[in-house]
Amino acid sequence: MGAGGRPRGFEPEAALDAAVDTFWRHGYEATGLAELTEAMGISRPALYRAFGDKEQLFQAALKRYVDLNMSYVSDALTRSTAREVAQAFLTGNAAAVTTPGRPRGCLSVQAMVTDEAGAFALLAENRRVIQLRLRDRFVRALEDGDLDPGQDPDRLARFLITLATGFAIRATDGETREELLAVADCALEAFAQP
Amino acid sequence: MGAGGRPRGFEPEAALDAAVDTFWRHGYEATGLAELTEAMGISRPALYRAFGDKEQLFQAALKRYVDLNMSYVSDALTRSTAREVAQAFLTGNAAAVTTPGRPRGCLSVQAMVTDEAGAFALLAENRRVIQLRLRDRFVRALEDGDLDPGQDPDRLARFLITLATGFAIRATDGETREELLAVADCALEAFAQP
DNA sequence: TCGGTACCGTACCGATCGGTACGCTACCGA
DNA sequence: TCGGTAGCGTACCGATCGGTACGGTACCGA
Repeated sequence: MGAGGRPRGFEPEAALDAAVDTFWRHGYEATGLAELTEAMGISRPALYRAFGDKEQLFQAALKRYVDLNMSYVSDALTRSTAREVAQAFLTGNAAAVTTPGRPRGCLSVQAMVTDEAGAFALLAENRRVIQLRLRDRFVRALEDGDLDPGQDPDRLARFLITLATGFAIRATDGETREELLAVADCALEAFAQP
Repeated sequence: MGAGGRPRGFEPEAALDAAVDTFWRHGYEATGLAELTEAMGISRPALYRAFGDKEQLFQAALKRYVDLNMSYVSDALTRSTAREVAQAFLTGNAAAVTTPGRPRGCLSVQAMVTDEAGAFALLAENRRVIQLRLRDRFVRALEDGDLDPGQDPDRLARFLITLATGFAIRATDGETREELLAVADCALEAFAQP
């Protein structure tokens, strides 16, 4: 029997990057197949062969977005004190949602509007995972003694993820990176060390 | 010449309320005329006669939403100290985005995803106006001496509006009112009085 | 050389999109 | 009673939606 077949005529990763950009700008529902195929530079059947349907393409795009644009989260978690973690997280987020040459805001926030049924629960799940990682880090900070013992790690994690989510929306409203960073400074007052 | 004509067969305000609810749940793009007319209980031409087109209907719905569901903003601004203003603002917002029997989140945030062109600039404008009102209130608070002179009114206002915007998204993620209120407590630490 | 496989894209599917033409009806003032 | 007005809804418009059937092509191993 034969194997292989005709090779692909395009780079799947490059096409996926174009899909990320398109979903990022318009959200899920407002992005049409015509716009996607034009941005990705491939025909419609090629898109379906390579990525499944629109929703699967979106999920692949979201995964790639997270891998490429949310590394600041893992970076932040490696900092040595709770306050530094918080600062790195907010600063990294402010930068990510206001990167010149890229759409404003966060794909994971932009795309979530539609469909109350759980089709996009993974967007919320994405935030929930980050929240839990932050909380675990703050639990350790309490043990390490670099966080005021009166603080609630869960509440601090929620505080940060809520603020970061707000950053994403405010960035699309036109807020500048400097303005977001000023807000971040404001929030860091909650992370005074003991 | 005659005047008047056949009277309306429905209550415009009740129909508009249904439109508010529908846009609130799905955002602008994802809401179709079929869904709107069914929720509003009127035929498609009746909708167009009464409200213009879909975008005009949305703007009317947004106005009504603000009138009915964002009165907590004006309420908050009447409080006697900066900290009380901030607390009332965040508490009112947390309640508004988690009201039982109503959609989660905020129409003005839910609806903004679409169309980078300025068609929905009024959503951002809505937030900007609130931000300016808060800032002016904090300027007065500085004059009144109920705010630490080292604080920046503009930054505090941005801080609050950003957090409130985050509340809206987090509420649709499933965050409870109590969880949001805990975050609000966290934020209020920035409003210590002198 | 040839069968098998997986890519290619044109040309199409039914459904739904936002929006409207048009014949009809209920109320007004004259 | 009757002309003018503004409401009513059925039935339709072209465009676009997400998705695919199908004939053709480039590569594999045998």
